[in-house]
Amino acid sequence: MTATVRAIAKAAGVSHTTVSRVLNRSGAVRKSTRARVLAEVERLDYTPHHAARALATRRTRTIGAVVPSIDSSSNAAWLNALESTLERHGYALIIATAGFDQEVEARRGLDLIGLGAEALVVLGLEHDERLLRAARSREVPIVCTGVFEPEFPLPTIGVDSRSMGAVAMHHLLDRGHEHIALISGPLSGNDRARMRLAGALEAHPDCSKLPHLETSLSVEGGVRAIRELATMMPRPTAMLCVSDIPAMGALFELPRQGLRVPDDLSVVGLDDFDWAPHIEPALTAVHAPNDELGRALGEAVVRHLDEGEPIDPIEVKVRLVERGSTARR
Amino acid sequence: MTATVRAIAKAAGVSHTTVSRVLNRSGAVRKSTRARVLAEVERLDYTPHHAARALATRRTRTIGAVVPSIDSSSNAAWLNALESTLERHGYALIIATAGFDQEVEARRGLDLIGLGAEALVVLGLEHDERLLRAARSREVPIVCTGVFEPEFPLPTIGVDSRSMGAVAMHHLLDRGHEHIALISGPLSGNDRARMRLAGALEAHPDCSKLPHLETSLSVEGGVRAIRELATMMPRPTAMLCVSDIPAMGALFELPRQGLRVPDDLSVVGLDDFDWAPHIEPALTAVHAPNDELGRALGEAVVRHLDEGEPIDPIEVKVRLVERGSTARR
DNA sequence: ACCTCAAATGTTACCGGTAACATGATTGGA
DNA sequence: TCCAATCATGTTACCGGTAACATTTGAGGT
Repeated sequence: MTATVRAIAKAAGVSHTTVSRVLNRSGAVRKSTRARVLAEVERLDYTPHHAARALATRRTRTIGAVVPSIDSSSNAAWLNALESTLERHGYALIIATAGFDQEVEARRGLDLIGLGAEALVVLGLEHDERLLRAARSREVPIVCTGVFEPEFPLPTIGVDSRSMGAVAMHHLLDRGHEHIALISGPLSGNDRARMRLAGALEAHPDCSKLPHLETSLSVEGGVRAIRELATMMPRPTAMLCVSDIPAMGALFELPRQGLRVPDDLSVVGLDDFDWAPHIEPALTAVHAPNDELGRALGEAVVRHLDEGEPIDPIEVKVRLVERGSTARR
Repeated sequence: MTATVRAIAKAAGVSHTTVSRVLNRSGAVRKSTRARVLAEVERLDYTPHHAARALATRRTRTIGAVVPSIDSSSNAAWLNALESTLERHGYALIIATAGFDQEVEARRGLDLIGLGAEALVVLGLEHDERLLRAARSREVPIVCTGVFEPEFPLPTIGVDSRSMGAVAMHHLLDRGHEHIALISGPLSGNDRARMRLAGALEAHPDCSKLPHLETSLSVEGGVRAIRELATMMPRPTAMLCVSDIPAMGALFELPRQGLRVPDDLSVVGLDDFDWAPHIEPALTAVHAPNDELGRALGEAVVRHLDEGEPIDPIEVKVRLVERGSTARR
């Protein structure tokens, strides 16, 4: 049996409203009364009942996020930063996972709204209409991340996936490469991956004939992609990995296939995870600042909920970090 | 203005209790009434108000987890599995991060209890007494993971950290190594790391003189450790990395220091992340099945909450996966 | 047709907070 | 010293569900 405001009130010889006032610093309370109440709060080990408060105030101070999975380096990184940021402002984060299935995403998003999420963070631009409608009608703002599209009807806070691809491609073109292989994880249900790829392709003057290998979003996927690439004739002189994860597999497998990086093949990745400077050779990559992203996301949502500021699109800027895995052709 | 049971009731010409009965399949409702109510639910786009329900039933169907950070491969993996498992049973997961500070962990744990978490998952055995007391008095079960200690007063569900270390050490001893360096991340505030290390040391017949390098829990930490190790005289013939993460850095840096793996130095890791089979040379590692762990955690908690079963300790078994990074001395 | 009993539905209170409003206690100025 | 204004506190209702209990309805048996 946990204590309630009324129990505290009786113990302190005041009304339950006074207890509420003390706890919320709302309204004036005499110092001595305040002290008496706080003493009872302490003594009875009182904690406010969140659901009751939520019911009365119609505020849950809870934010929801729907992601394909938690255990992907990039999601985990910004989720982590998002959680700390929200916590600093007294909000909690509820994470739901949905794989790459839009149907499931919608269901989980609706679950979160039902749980009382005051805002929803989702990945990418494509979402089930049912989810969008429900969020709109319940006035739950939705923020799209992993993308930056200022003209999109929903606010987007993230890196411009297209430009990530383009920056990497320009780097390779600058180094004199033309025959460039593209490696990506599954594109279906993942518009971020598609946009990264499209950005890269569009940056190439003659993109139609570039080979594209779609593999799994894993180190093993990178390994498999290289085994396939090694048989290509003529062999590309460079490869652009739409994610760092297969890039890691690629860097592992290339020497085994007798291909030296960057002499035989330049490799560039997107994401720039923490191991990129340390792998052999160090990976040239487009850096996506996930920490900054998580913070920006959190700040924007909190500013909106606490101060009514609109949620404006924010571009989290990427930059190319040139390292040893790319060279002039 | 979102719909309520009473609004549905009025629209369907029944009492709000009947609506509640329809939605919860509790009590008998005539088929035609049921259909009428469901039609209105659909038409008015009704969603139950979670806080109201939680207040009335005193159930939130929410589980809390306090972890040092989300973006560490091992946590992200089991959190992911835990979330899916809970979701299948209609529970939500709220994650709070606390770094390696017990004080912060307690605060965040209390936050989660205040939010109505019906159970708490925490890492390791050492926790603030205030948190434990609060959980006990509110009858919120606490499950410790990342460890397995059947005699511990709280249920532990996880791998036996000591045995992870021991398994790795025995492997090296079996291969004829004696002079074995140990590399770990920070031990302070992290009893899992300490137990892994202790397990390894205890398995060595002459553990007092083994060199131990404490570095950061990062790929870079592994790199730095190797730079230090390379200057040791006499050089160890093997190293045991208490986490795969610095092991990755080690495998990158060793060739740069002119040391071949496994010819000059055998390397064994703990965790066995997905890249371990693909790195060069493939890393021998003690596999910690994080997916299985997350599932076991979820199932145990749900069984307890839904069916009143006690939460018993569960050992998630590890196994050594021998690959190319270790050899006979 | 009438009675019985179960099924179907309604009434009312309650979960634990907050908010609007009412009222009683102080205090300062005339 | 008295009144008005302000401070301090209490009363009551409400948020949106669920649960216990009361009541009505209908089907089956005689």
